[in-house]
Amino acid sequence: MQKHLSPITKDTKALVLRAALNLIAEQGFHGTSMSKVAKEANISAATIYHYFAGKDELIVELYKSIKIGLMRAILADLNETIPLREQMRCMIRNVIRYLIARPHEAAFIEQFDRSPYNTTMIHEELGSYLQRLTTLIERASHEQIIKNLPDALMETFTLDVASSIARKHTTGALELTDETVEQVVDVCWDAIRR
Amino acid sequence: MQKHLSPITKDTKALVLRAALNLIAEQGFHGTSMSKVAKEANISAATIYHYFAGKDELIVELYKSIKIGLMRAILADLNETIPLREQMRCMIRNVIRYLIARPHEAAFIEQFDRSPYNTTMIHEELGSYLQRLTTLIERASHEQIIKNLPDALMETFTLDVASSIARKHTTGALELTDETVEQVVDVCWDAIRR
Amino acid sequence: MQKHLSPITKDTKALVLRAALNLIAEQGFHGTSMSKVAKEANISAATIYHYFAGKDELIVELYKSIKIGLMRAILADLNETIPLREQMRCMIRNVIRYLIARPHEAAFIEQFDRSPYNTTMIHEELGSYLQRLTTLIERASHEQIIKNLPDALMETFTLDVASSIARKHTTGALELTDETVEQVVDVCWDAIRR
Amino acid sequence: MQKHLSPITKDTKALVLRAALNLIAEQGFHGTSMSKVAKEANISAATIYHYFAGKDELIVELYKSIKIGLMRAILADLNETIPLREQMRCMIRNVIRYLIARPHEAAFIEQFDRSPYNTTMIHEELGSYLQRLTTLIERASHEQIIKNLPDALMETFTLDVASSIARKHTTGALELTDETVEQVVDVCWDAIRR
DNA sequence: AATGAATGAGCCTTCATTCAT
DNA sequence: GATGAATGAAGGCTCATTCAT
Repeated sequence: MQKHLSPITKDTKALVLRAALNLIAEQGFHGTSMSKVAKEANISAATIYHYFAGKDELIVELYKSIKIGLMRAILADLNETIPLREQMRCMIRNVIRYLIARPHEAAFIEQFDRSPYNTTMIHEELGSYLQRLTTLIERASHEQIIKNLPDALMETFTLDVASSIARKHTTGALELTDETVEQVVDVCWDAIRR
Repeated sequence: MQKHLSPITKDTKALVLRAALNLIAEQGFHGTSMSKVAKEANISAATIYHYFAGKDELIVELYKSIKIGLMRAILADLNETIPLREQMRCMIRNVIRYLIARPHEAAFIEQFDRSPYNTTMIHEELGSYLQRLTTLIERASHEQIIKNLPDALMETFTLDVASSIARKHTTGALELTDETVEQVVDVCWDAIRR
Repeated sequence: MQKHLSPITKDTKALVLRAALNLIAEQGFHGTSMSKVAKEANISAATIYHYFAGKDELIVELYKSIKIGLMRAILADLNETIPLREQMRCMIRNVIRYLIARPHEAAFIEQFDRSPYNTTMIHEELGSYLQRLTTLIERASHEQIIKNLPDALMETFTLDVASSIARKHTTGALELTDETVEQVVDVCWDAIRR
Repeated sequence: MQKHLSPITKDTKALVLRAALNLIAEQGFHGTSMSKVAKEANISAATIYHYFAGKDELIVELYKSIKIGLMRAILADLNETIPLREQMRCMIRNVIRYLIARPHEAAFIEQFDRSPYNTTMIHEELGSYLQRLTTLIERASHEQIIKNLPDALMETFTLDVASSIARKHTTGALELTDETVEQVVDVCWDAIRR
C-alpha cells in the first residue's frame, strides 16, 4: 500500500539504495559508512536496518538491481528482425551508451566486480538475465559472424571495454560524442568480428 | 645501508609494501587495516610509520612502484629493430603476460584505479614512464599502422583489456595457455590496427 | 473478555510473559531484547507496549507472577491436620519438586534475585503471600521443632537450596529421582531441625 | 618489566578486571558496558582490547581468577593434622567468611553461574583446583563422617549456601557476627554430617 | 488490538595514529 | 629501528521505545 495523498512517493528502501550508490561511486566502499548513507538519504542509520540485514546485503542487493537494469537496457531494443551483425553492434552500442549516461552505476559495477564482495554465487543468481545475451553470442559465433571466443573474452570486449570507456569519459580523459561512440563501437566490433 | 652485511636482506619497507599488496589484492582497501598489514609483515603497526607517513602514502607509494614495474616490463624487451607492427603486438603481449603472472599486482591496480585514491596528480608523476609508450603509439598511428584513436582509448584496448583478462584468468573464468594468450593478442590487435 | 467465545484462548499478554520467561531463562537478561521477545511470541514489538509500560515492568510483573505461583504451590497441599514436622518437610519437598518441574521459572527467579531488578520494594509487595509461610516457620520454631534461625537463613535452607538443586538438575550435574528428592529433603531437614 | 620509579604500580589489566568486577557486581551484566568499565578504570575503551579479545573473554577471565582465588582461600589454612571433621567445618567457615568479606566477588560468581556465560567447559578448566577439595570430601564420605551425597549436592550445601548467605548479608537481610557465622557453619554441618 | 516504520541513544569493536621507551 | 601501550574517532549494528495508521 503506497502512501496516498503525497505526490512524491517516499520509498525509503529505494532512497537508501540511491544514496548508497551515489556515495560508493564517489567515495568507494572504504569511504562509505552506513551513517553517511543514512545522512545522504535523510533518515536515521537505524532505519536502514529495517530494509537490509546489514551493509553487505545492502551492497549486494544494490549490485543485483543495477546489473539487472544494465542487462535489460542491453536487450531492450534488440530487434530480432535486423541482421545478427547489426544486433551485435547494437548491443555494444547500448552498453556504452547506458554506462556513459549513468556514471555512478558504471563506477559502482567496476568497484564491486573487483572487490571481495564479488562472488561467483552472486553472478549465478543473475545468470537468467545473461541467457538471452549468451544465446545471441552463440548464434553469432555459430554463424561465423564473430570469432569463436570464450564467453569471458566476449565479456571483456563488450561489458568491460564499455565500462573502461565510460570511466575515462567520466574522469574527463576521453571526450565522447554520438559520432565517437560509433567509432568506439567500430573498434570493439573489429576486435570480435571474424 | 645494511644490504651488504646481511645475507638475508631484511628490507622492512619492502616487507610492508608486499604485505599491503597481498592483503589489498585479496581483501580490498575496505578489509585491509594497518594492523593487518603489520601482522602480515610480522612487525608492529607502529613500525610502519617509520617508513610511511600514513596509510594513504603507503598505498600511493605501492601503486607507483607497481605501475613503474609494469611499465618497465612492457618496454623491457621492445626491440626497436623489429617492425613497428611487431613492437605493438609485443607490447600487448607483455602486458597480458605480466599481469597474468602477477595476479596481486593486477588486482591492486584495478582497485586503485577505480578508487578515490586515484588522482590525476598521481598519474602525472608517472608520466615520464609513459613517454616511450606514447611515442611508440604515435609513431604507429602516424605510419597508419593502427587506427587514429585518442590515447585513452588506446589504454582501454591495451592496459585495461589485459587487466580484465588477467582478472578473469585469476578467478578461473578464463583459461589461458601460451597459445590462447596469442589469440587474445590477435583480438586486441584487430581492435586497434588499421 | 473474549475467553468464552474463542476455544483457543489467545491471551496475548500471557503469550508475552511466557516468551520473555523462556528467553530470559535461556539467554539471560543481557541476551533478551524486546524484539526477541516479540518474535518468540509471534507478535510485533510494538504490541508488547500495549500490555506493559516497558521492559522493566514486563520483567518485574513476570517475576511477581512466577513467585506467586511458587508460593501457592508450596502451600497448596499443606494439610494442617498433619504434624508440624511433616508440614515443614512437605513444604521443602514442594519447593524442590516445583522448581525441578519448571526449570525456566527456576532459572528466571535465580537470575532476577541476583540482578539489579531485585529491590526490597518488590518483595514487600509479595509479602502477603509469605505470611502463611512465615507463620508456619514461627510456630515450628516456637515449638522447638526447628532451630531458632533468622528468616533469611530459613530461606537459604529452603528456597535457595531448592533453587540450587533444581539448577544442578537442569544442567545435568545432579540426577534426581523420587527417592533422591526425598534424600535431599532429609538433608535440608537435618540442617534446620532441632 | 614493571614500570620502575613509580611507587604505585599501574597494572592496567588488573585495573580493568577490578573495574569490571565492581560494575557487574552492582549493575549486572546487562548494565555493564565496556565504556562504563573503561570509565571506571580511567582508561579509554579501546585500551581494554589490548588485554582482552572482547567482553566475553574479559568476563570469563575475571570469573576464572575469582574462582581460583576462592578455591585457594578455602584450602589455604586447611591444616591436615586436625581431625577430618574439623577440616570440613573449617572449609565451610572459610567459604562463608571469604564471600562475606568480598561481596563483589560473591555477587559476580552468583550472576555468572546462573548466566549463559556459564559453560561446562569453563568449569573443566578449573577442575584442577577442585581436586584437593573433592579428595577431602571423598575421604570424609569414606570414613563415614559425612553422608554419602553426590558431589553436586555437597557443592550446594557448601559453596551455594555460603553464597546465598553472603548475598543476604550484603543486602542487609541477614546480620552476621563471628558467633552467628559459627552458628551457620553448624547448620551447614548438620546438613551433611552423618 | 495490533503493527510497520522510524529513531536517538548506546553497544561492542576496530581504526589509524602517537609516543615513551 | 622498533615496539607495546594507549587513545579519540569512527565503524556497523542493536536497543527500547514511539507513533500514525
